[in-house]
Amino acid sequence: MTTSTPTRDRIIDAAMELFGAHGFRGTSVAKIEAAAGLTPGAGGLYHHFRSKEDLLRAGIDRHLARLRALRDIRATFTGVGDLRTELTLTARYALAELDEERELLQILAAEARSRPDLVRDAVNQLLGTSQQDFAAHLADLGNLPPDRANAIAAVALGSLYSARMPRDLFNADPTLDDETFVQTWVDMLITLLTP
Amino acid sequence: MTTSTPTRDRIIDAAMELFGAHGFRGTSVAKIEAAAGLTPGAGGLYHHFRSKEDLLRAGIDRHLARLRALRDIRATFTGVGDLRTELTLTARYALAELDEERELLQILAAEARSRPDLVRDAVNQLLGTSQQDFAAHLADLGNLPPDRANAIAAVALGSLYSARMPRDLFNADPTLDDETFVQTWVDMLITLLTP
Amino acid sequence: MTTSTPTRDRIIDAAMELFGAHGFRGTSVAKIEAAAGLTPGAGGLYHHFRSKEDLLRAGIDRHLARLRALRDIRATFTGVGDLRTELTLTARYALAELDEERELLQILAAEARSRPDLVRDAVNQLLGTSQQDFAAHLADLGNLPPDRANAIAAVALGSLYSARMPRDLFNADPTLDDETFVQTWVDMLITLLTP
Amino acid sequence: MTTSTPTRDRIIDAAMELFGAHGFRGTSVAKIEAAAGLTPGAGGLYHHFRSKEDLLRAGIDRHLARLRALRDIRATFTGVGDLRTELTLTARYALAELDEERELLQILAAEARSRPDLVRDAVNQLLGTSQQDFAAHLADLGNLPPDRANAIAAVALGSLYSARMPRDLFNADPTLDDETFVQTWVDMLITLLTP
DNA sequence: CATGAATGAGTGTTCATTCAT
DNA sequence: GATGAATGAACACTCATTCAT
Repeated sequence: MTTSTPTRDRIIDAAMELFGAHGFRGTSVAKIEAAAGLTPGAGGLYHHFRSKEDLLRAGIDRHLARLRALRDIRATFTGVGDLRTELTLTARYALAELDEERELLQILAAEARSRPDLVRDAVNQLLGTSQQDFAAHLADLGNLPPDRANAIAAVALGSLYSARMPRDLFNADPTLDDETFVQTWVDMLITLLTP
Repeated sequence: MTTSTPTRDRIIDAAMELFGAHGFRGTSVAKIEAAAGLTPGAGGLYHHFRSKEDLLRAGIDRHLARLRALRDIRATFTGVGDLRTELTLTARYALAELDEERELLQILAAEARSRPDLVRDAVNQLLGTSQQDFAAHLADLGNLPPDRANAIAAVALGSLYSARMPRDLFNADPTLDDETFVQTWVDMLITLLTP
Repeated sequence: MTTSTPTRDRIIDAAMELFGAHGFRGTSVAKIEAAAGLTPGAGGLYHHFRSKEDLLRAGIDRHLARLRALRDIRATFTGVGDLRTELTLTARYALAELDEERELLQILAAEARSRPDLVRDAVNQLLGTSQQDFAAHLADLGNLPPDRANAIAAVALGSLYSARMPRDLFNADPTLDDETFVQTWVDMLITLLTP
Repeated sequence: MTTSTPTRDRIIDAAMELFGAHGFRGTSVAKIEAAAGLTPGAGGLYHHFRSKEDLLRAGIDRHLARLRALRDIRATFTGVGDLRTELTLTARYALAELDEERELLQILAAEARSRPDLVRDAVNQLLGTSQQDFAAHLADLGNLPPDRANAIAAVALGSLYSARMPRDLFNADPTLDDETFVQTWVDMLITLLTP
């Protein structure tokens, strides 16, 4: 029973881990309390959150906030080295970010049907301006018209996402190692950018 | 009370639709019975399925069987027309298949945490030999070594899948219209295949 | 699926065995039908019995009828040999009869609370006139006043019954082998009868 | 809503009474809750017991504990007065104890088929070392070899038990009043002990 | 701030019984 | 006489939430 962390945070930690592992409905408030070091079933959770759903929202918000912080860092490696190096770093970074948000993605995928709006909003923030930013960057790099850059960004980012989805969302076995994937992905982009 | 279809099939239909809309846990047996024209709460479902979980399995199996039938048809348009035409048809077909299996994918994504094995097995059947088949075909078309063909297939198929995932799994708004997506995807593949 | 015996009898056989093993409530009509070679859950049982309870009554009645037949035979070994021989035979016979009616006794004990009248009636028939008959016989043998003979019969018969009850009704381990039990029981009676 | 007694005890009381009256299966959790002053069907029982079966075990344990307490008292009247007085007291005490445990015996008899181990264990504790103790005492009193003492103890105790079984377990009418039964039982034992 | 106890509304599942075929 | 399908009523058990202490 780690009491160092404030109870509220311990509850969010416990809840998000359990939501990821067993789903929202599959996780009882009592189990969350127990995992957070409170007496299970005593309702101590309700001193920190208005409802179980409120707790879910708080957990998602915390994930999203952490993500925004990460995003700010990304800008740093724009323009580092040559085109191949930069795209490789971008790909690796994106995969790392997806790994970081694995738990959140699992929760969102599981709750998409029961809480459409909540999930849509969160995912829109997750994907956020990624595609537009990336498209703008590609337009710069390859001297492309905006529409073309946008289309390429969509196809390329989708490909990156799908490198993790089967494993994270469907428990499927990966079909390609990361390094080969990244190399092929970079090859593909470069051939599209350099005519 | 539609009695034309056999009750067992009506139950599966109702169940899969409800599972897709509200999730497995979010769908009560009583609701399924009602939607299938049975008295809700009377347990009539249990004359056809041993448990709610058994019903889920039967529903997934039926989807997978339908999918296998579709797969057999696909082979028909291999080698039709030039490379661009063939890849375009392939992409369009893949998107159509994903649309067809939308309900199934939503259910699988939602249940991945609570029924890992069930979902893994189903997804392995869904993805099936797609990637290997496609890789072999690409190796043929572009005269590529197997490893390279496999890598390209992974990136390209992933990209296709991800054209639907945000919308189907996360309720996200589409970022690109289908036709542009397909064209860009074909461009990408062709530049990789024709050195 | 033995079809030689009439269905009705097969149902009674199956039911009484299952009632004895799992209790009346613990035995579903479907299980009885299955054990009797009918389709479980199809209600074929109701062509032969008005209700599950009716079947129980029929089963008990059949046991009681069989018992009445046995009783008639008992009279045969009255007056055979000396006192010790006769009492020994009586004790052995009583134990054998209890063994024969083990299933019935178990059912009656289990249902005594839920069907008081049914059980009381059956047990009164089971114990029937045993005690009075035995008392009359003892009065003869020992030249005793009726009240005294009746008291001795009650104590002695009770002792015989209790040689089986712990094992048959409570799954308890027997504390004495039959032969020693019978000898001691006969000793006891003889000392009471021969002053 | 009698709140004086702790809820847990009220639940046990209510449950054991209902189990005795209608059997374990015949008593619904809702009925127990209602009888204990809780809202029926609300599952308040599960804050005190893990399952209905757990409650049954707790009830049996409480009965057995009470019985152990009684046993300790019994030792006090060993060696009081002459042989006849002592045996008379023993018989009366045994009958009183059986009356005290009537509810428990009824429950055990009804559940013997469905919970064999539970019942066997409880009955072994109930009968406990009674027979061995009694046999040792008889060996003392009558100067008998152990085997003989044991056999007599089995026959005599069985006779005592069976003075209550027909009434308590089978709703049968008593065939002898207590006082006559005890006198006859003592007569029987004394003739066996004093050669 | 945490707890023990309680509750209302549901959950999946079982089952005796009926009935058209 | 037997069956497949259906149903009404009940069942043990779960759970998010509330509240006095």
